[in-house]
Amino acid sequence: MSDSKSESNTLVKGGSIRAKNKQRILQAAEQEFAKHGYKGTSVQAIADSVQLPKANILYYFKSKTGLYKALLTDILEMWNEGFSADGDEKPPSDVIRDYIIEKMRYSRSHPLRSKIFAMEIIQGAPNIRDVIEQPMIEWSKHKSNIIQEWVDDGVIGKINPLYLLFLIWGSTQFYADFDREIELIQGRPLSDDEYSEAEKFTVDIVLKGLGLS
Amino acid sequence: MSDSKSESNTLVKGGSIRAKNKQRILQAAEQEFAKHGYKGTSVQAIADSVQLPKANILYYFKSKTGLYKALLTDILEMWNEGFSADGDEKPPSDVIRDYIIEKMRYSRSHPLRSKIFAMEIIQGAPNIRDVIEQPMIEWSKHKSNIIQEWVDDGVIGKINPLYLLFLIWGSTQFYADFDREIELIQGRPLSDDEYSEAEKFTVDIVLKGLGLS
DNA sequence: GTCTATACAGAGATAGAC
DNA sequence: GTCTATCTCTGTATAGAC
Repeated sequence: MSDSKSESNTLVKGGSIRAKNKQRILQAAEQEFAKHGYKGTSVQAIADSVQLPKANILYYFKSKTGLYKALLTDILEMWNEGFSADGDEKPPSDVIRDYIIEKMRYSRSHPLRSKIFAMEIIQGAPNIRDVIEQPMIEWSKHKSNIIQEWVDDGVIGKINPLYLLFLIWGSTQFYADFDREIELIQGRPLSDDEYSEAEKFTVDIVLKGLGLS
Repeated sequence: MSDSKSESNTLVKGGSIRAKNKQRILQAAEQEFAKHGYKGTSVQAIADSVQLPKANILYYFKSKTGLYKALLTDILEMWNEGFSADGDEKPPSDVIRDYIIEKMRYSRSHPLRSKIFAMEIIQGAPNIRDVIEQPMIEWSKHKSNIIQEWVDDGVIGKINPLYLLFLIWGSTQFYADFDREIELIQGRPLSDDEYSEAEKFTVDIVLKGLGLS
């Protein structure tokens, strides 16, 4: 309408067209960035996908980098949310099982986000080092401390907690990041049942490998 | 001995400036493509790196895509070379151990190649699907057949060979592709000793997880 | 065979009409 | 607040001088 002036940068809520558009843009950006990488994605392609003018997107997010950072911040938040449940009272085997399953489910439900994150890390996190550096360090320290306690208590053998984390991360993220390779090899994507089997297999190997089952 | 070279995708005219330049270009391309992805890498950047005119590179390799494909073909050949030794006589535990160690060593010595390959797969292999499709299918079929025999013979439990391969691939490639993440978390890269520990850890978990040790 | 100069397409970003 | 038109830069690729 003709409100000549409005609160420009206060928090945006439900009804506004702006908020809805931003959500749609982020969703389209997720697809494009995952398919073509940061540099390989053009703002125009995202604009076409959501059928909005290119300038509109740049107006909302200031720049292509701004959009990309916003997306990666979203991804990182969901990431940390998802895996923040710490083994309070649960026995180690349950904590590890739940963690692996959680990561596998995330790979299943959000492969694009995993891919974007993976490519960013592979390239040395040139765009978002400042955003992810601290959270990632703290969070991995936290997790490895928990594992270290198990080692100190003699519940599991003398291992370096980091290598266990790396094994879990690598083997679970594989299902998201390399799903195309799996599809290529199998001739088709994994079914839900097969995916459950893969979950179970990964849990079994790790637990048995640690002497926990 | 002398200059008999095992160059793959070009006919070699011994000792020519052209051949040497092509090698230098491929090496520089490896660095650039790993750092910025396919689209994010400019021919100019590669030219600057090897201190040759941009047109020279395009003359040698026809196009940017031509250079990229040449590089990926090289990578794929080394990949298959490296892991083609099939232990028909060796016991399963040795085969698996050797395989994991081989993959870990490859991640250690050729992280850039692993990264380029990873990014290409993550994006759905848009550039080289025709090059990698058949070899990858055949080779993984071959490997999983070997594992399936162990299952049939009762040497290891009833598992889907593919999931074992995925676990090994994911957990070993992690050390190459995400070395920056490891460096971030640790504050420094893994030392040779730490890397050996990681190798040993991964082998132990997998073998014990399979009931082979 | 090698490199300089340039053509041409497409990128991100912005000014200004609506 | 939104979008059309445009500016400028950088990319790939090539034509033609050496």
